[in-house]
Amino acid sequence: MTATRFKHFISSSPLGEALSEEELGALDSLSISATLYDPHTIITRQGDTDHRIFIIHSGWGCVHRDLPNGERQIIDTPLPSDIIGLQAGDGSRGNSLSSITALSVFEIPHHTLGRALSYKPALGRILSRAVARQNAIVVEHLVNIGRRSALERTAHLLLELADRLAEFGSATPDRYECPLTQDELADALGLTKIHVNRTLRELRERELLVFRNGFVELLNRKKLIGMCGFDSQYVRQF
Amino acid sequence: MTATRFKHFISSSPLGEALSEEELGALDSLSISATLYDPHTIITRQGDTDHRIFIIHSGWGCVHRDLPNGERQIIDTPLPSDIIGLQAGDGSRGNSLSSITALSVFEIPHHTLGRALSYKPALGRILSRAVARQNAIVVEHLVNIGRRSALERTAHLLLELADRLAEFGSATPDRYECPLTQDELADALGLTKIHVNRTLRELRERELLVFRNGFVELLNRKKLIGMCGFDSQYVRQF
DNA sequence: CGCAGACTTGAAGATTATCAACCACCGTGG
DNA sequence: CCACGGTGGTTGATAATCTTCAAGTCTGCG
Repeated sequence: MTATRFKHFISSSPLGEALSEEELGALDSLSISATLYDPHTIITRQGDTDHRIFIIHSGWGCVHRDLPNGERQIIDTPLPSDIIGLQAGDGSRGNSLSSITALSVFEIPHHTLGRALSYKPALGRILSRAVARQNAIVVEHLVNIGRRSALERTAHLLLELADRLAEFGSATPDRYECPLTQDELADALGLTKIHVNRTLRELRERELLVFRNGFVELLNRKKLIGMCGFDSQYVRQF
Repeated sequence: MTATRFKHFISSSPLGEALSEEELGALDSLSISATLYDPHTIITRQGDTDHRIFIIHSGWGCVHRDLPNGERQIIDTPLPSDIIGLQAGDGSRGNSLSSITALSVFEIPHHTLGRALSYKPALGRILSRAVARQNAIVVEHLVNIGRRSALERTAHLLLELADRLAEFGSATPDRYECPLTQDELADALGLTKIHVNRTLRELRERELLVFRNGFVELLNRKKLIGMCGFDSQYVRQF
């Protein structure tokens, strides 16, 4: 039964810490389904309307926007326990959701959520916290792209991902698996893949971090943090 | 009585269109206060905690972030009928809120909102729509900075502001008052004020728009929209 | 083996930033 | 009334950052 799996997942994730047994029980009424997507498949396309919310179970997602001129901007890479799809009031989606790795998600129809919410308001608090957090992440991303150099930007993003993964237990303090290609990194950072490549080389040469073979190693957390002014607070606010 | 003024304001704004008389009545219980801030004053400082939400009545606000290196990024310039402060789950604020012009706002303590919400759930829908909209605006801003040239970026922002003001009736289709300095524009766009100056000159020379003496005139909406791929949908989703 | 995708490097060009002036406007105080 | 300082805007010259174009490597895989 997928509701059981879902409850188990929630209660063992950062989201669940604030929920009582009783509130967890309310999740039974949600008509949740679990889906596994292949790597690099589109889940919802920008412009479509979609009335589901998604909770990442495992894998890396990708919320992005394709521009008329062929460029694209990655808004966020949702990770396990992240919630997507609460943003849109009316179901219309301005950006696409896709998978980067194989992606296992829980899907909840919007309307069933409304019902559960009305008789267990604590769930609402959890959800608005979750929205607040995703929001803060996007704002941070905006600041990052707007006012930091390529080097700082890259460092900041890789530090953020480390913290977000660690939150869920998928990263040791200074090493984690990162499936992003340099091309995807570029689209997240507002740079060219070529420049990302050079930036990563510089970070390596300065012995700050190494990103190779799908793994990021933070060699000097302190210097990295100092360099880009990373403040992890926004990651933790569940 | 300020609650009366508030209700009047809401019902005549885009926010109020979806509210019944009865729901409007629920606003009475909110212990709203109205405040007028001088131009260029800080209302809440980043890092502080603050448990109010703000609804802009008149004037231009400014949500921004100061970086350790002295730079700053403007996240958004809230305009009349925009709601700020719902983002943070726990009251902590990652960014500052300040006024650009003289700014008249309604302030509502967070906790009184919770009460009103629990017995008039329709208000919740309005609020989450509002959050969704502010969110969409920030995402758009992210895309703008991440993947558009200085010229496109500037055009996009000025088009957005035109639409947001028009939504509230403060802009004719192709002309509006804009109190932003070139310096502030730069901090919003992730550029230097000097480059903003040159970009505005180019927009002027190409006869696309003129920004002078505190007024923006859109000379060729069609070309502007085509150039930067502006799609106003996200502005309208109340 | 050969191909495709991701990564790497060099050289050249475009965009944007920095530095340094200078102008125009406006409110203030003498 | 005028001198003054401060803020915002404008311009030119130069430099840094980032992009583009072009090519080449490495790896995994049918």
